[in-house]
Amino acid sequence: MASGSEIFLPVRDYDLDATLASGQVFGWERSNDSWTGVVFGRWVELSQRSEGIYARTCGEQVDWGWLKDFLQTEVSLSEVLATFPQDDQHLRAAVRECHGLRLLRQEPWECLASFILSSTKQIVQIRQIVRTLCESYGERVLTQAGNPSRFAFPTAAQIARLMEADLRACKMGFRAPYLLSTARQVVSGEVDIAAVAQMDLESARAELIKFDGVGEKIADCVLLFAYGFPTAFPVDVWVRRVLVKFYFRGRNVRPERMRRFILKHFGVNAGYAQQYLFHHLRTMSSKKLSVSQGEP
DNA sequence: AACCAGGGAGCGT
DNA sequence: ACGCTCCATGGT
Repeated sequence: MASGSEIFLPVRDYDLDATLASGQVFGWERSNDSWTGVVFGRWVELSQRSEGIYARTCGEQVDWGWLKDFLQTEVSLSEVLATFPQDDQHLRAAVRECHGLRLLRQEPWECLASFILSSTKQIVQIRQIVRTLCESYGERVLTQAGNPSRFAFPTAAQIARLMEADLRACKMGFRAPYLLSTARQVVSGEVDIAAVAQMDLESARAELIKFDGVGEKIADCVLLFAYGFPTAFPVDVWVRRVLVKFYFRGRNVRPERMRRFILKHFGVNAGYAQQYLFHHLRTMSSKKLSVSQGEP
């Protein structure tokens, strides 16, 4: 209904499909040649262009900083890739396979809540749970005429006043009490998620792990995808498997040694490297995986 | 430190 | 159809 606004964001090396489907975000829908989602409470439609990204939203937009920040369009991907270890054939193959994969900058609460829901769930199922949660308890946002209705991710306050059974109805199973407890910790101020942005990496990680249902892996996802800590490196079962196989000759490695290796080997943009490895693993067939063995 | 906590996709039979 | 395994894990 509302008058729309549009903008063209010029950016090189940006693969919108790969980025929005890479398991960083779970609330984006692809339709025909565009993606629709909700960023900071605003409905947005994004389309890939050869020289950048075309965006449409509702209402008058004078300042598109919120969208540029979310998409991280000001990041020079070539400068990031230049910091990767040049002698690592596995990482180079992962980058080659998916040039233009980017890291987004999400809102901390949505990211934290989404990854609490991600534990031992496949990405398609996480997407389904998040959609149900938004439709059930999130605010409806203004959309342009002709588009299906969309809902914002529920705020911590909106979730905090629910019952566990309300959340279980969204098919999140044993994660329901974790999400509820975390929402209440945020609302009560027991943990200050705004303050985390000002902390150093180790303090920030320790702060996030205070939440019920948040361990190192989920904390690292939030540190990387929402707070933008460039060396945060989430290690899930797949990434662990490939790290052990490629860099430790299949030997069992203790988590502490693994972390030291990651920092030393992948460098200042280790988080970006992780995203390329993760995407490479997900898109590559099991056949290719078994073939691509060897030393880094 | 093994085991448990939804539920569904994906696979082989 | 049906059973089985696994899943961007953390808590006990």
